[in-house]
Amino acid sequence: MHESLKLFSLNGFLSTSIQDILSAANTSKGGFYNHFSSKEDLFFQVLEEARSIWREKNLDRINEMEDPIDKISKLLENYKDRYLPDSEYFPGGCIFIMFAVELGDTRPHLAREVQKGFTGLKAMLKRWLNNGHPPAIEYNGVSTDTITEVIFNGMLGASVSYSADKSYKALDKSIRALITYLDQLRN
Amino acid sequence: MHESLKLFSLNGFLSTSIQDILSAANTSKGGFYNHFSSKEDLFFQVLEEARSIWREKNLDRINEMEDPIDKISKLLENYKDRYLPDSEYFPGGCIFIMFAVELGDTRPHLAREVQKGFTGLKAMLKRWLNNGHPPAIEYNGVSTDTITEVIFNGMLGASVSYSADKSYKALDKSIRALITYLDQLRN
DNA sequence: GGGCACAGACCGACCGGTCTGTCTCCCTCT
DNA sequence: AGAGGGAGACAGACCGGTCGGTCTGTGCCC
Repeated sequence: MHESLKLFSLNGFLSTSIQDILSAANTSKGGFYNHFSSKEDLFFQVLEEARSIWREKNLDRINEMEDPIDKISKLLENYKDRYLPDSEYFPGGCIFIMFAVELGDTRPHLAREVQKGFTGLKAMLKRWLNNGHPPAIEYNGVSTDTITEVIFNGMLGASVSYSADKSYKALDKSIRALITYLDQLRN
Repeated sequence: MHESLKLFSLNGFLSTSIQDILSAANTSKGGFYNHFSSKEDLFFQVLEEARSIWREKNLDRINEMEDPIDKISKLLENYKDRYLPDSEYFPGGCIFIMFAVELGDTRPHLAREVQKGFTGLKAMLKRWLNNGHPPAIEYNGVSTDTITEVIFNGMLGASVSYSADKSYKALDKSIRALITYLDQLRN
């Protein structure tokens, strides 16, 4: 599982052969197929593990925040400091983006499962924004829908950039810009 | 070439076999290897063709704009109305993102060539912003560096989202949000 | 008639997956 | 306590299919 996470984040699901994983984990096919019924089975289990790690890294101490904007800012900071640079689990960058892009039109039933995570994140952001105290449907004239889109796409884009150039400096700049954007929405 | 563009944008470079392309183009290996020395050779030629299409679609009537912010706004509109929804050339979404993500760590010498396009786009945005009349290094207190990052990553993120869900409505919302962001930077 | 564009058989490598055989535990019976 | 046996974990040969790439043959065009 651990090696699968690493290799999938580096090379993707399709370009990682089972043999690659077996070599990295120093085991053999007999062992593998005792624990997983197929490569797709491994995919779903790895996906669940990756989600668990995502939550652990990104939602850390989020509950301490009360204000929606504080919550999202904290999420962004976790994202850039605790999640993306984590080369232990995801040396190749965010594994969900890798999956979504490479599987999009070739393995629709796998991509759909990944897509659920994205819509879940989007829904969480919007829920946070809408359920503040007091509840609000816009901040400084900008709708929660729009804010959600900007933050969400900003996170995706930053992640793609980071996957490509592995520059923490650029990542930091990108995320800080999003936090600045959020700050402008406070009243 | 045309079929390669389509298939690469749908399935990626690695997951598209030469046989797939030959079938789609109704030809055979003999013909293929008379025109391309290898699959990598095809990659570079397709990449150049894709760049040409990118410029044609996205830079349309950009020169009519004088103000940097107008220029970038126009680029964003072209991006969402003329480039991304173009299912003739890129039915699977932006081919550069597909290449960058899937080739990132497996085929570094190919990914590097793709990366050049990204840095080129970033540099163009920043050049536009810096070389306005009069020249400026910040807009409403936000540095051109930061604006560049936000717009660039916003475009990437919107493209990934669009690849995944193919919703023009969501794409429109994402890009409009970026245009709003730009408008706030006008003095 | 010579050269070029194409068709498609063919090659070794590697893919995901199966299967057989071995080795090691642990439970049970005496 | 010790012997016997069944089940599960693992090693690795093996399978059909497909990959990128080569090579031979054919037919058309200048």
